[in-house]
Amino acid sequence: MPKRGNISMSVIRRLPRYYRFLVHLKHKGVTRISSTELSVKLGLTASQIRQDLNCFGGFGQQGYGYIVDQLCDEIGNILGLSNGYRSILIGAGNLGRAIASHMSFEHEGFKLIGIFDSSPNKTGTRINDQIVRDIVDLEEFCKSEKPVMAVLCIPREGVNSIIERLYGLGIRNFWNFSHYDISMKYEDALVENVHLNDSLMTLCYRISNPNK
Amino acid sequence: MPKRGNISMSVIRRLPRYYRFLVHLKHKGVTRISSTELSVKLGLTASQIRQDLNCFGGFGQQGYGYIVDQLCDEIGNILGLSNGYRSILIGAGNLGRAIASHMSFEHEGFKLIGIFDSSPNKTGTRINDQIVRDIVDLEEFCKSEKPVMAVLCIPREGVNSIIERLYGLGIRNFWNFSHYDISMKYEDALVENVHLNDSLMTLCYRISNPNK
DNA sequence: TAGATTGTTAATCGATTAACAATC
DNA sequence: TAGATTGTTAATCGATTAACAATC
Repeated sequence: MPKRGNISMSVIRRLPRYYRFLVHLKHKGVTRISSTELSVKLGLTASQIRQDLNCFGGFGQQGYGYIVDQLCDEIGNILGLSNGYRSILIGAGNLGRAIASHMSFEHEGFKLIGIFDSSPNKTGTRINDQIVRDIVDLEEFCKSEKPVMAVLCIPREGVNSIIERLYGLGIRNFWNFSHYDISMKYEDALVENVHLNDSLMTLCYRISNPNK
Repeated sequence: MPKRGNISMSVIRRLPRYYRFLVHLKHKGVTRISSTELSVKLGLTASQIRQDLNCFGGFGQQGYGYIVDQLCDEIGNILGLSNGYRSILIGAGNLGRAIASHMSFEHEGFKLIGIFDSSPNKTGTRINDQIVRDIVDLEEFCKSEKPVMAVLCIPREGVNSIIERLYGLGIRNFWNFSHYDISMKYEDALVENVHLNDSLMTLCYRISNPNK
């Protein structure tokens, strides 16, 4: 059914927002919604929403709108949220612990199967239902458990060598919280960066330069 | 000196990346760099980099390039990183703790002056050099300490009422980690969202749909 | 001076918005 | 059927890239 041309990043980045809002509507018991209503609630144009959705197929009914439940499922499918990709997390510091708990609870698309750290006062400790493993066991673990995604919550210095090990173990997908741009290193790696510092600096800019 | 037309968000979001990389170069002892060299390292076009920088002024020298040290300072100034905006953080859960430690160490543009939570088993605990305060003391604290930015690390349910209190106390700038879109509520509020779930879902989409 | 690289204008590309025919 | 709202094409807007004159 889906067409999938080459979808632009701008469109892709809006999908989770649509999804979140539709889940919210579903919980509120709303069954039907038009692109115009959606546009008002999300602060977008109705045109853009219809354009976005039609990248993947015609999910609406002319003269009626979209069935919330159905559209929600469709977007969930497009996003691949039921795939439960096996994932590991490297770095059990403050941020790592936060992300780990986050992912274990609302695992949307991913399943956290291992947490690693190099520091002896972290290995062996518990994060929810997981025990933090020693990074020396990474190779053995990956060979048997075959994770496909790695979350990187380690300091900048460590990234380079860890990436090499992970890449060598066949991992090609990364959720990167390190202040380090992996993207360039491997052609076929897929990297989603979360640079908290960049986000904070952007806010700082906007406060400091109240343009408009 | 600076021109500042109305700078587009696309440009603003690239500034921290430039800044990060220039700091890195500075530490490595590099004194001079051309837009072409920069473009190679950052995976952008030289044209875009020059275009971006010239939104703020001509920082380079024709035939020579840019002086790393100077450009770094300029961008730091543009971002307003030395302003040390007084900030508070709401929600001392896993994520809140991570962000709090993060901000205390590398306070780029902001200074964390207070952490709040409503749960009795969190208030009174310590995060680095700060004690977690009871949220009931928010009004008193803000009236005397006058923070200008609030970091929101609380669950979706709590956001609405907290925002109202913070807005009432004169806070207009928010770094929002909640799965909630504040943006719409107050015209003059400045919100920088970090929706980790959205980021993760985007990654999920990209893994599930290996287009190209 | 000759060579290099910027600053800036013009051309291209892509994303958003508007419009409307199709159709439920 | 008439009214509503989609799906889709065309028009507009903005951002990126290319080109080159200015100048160090």
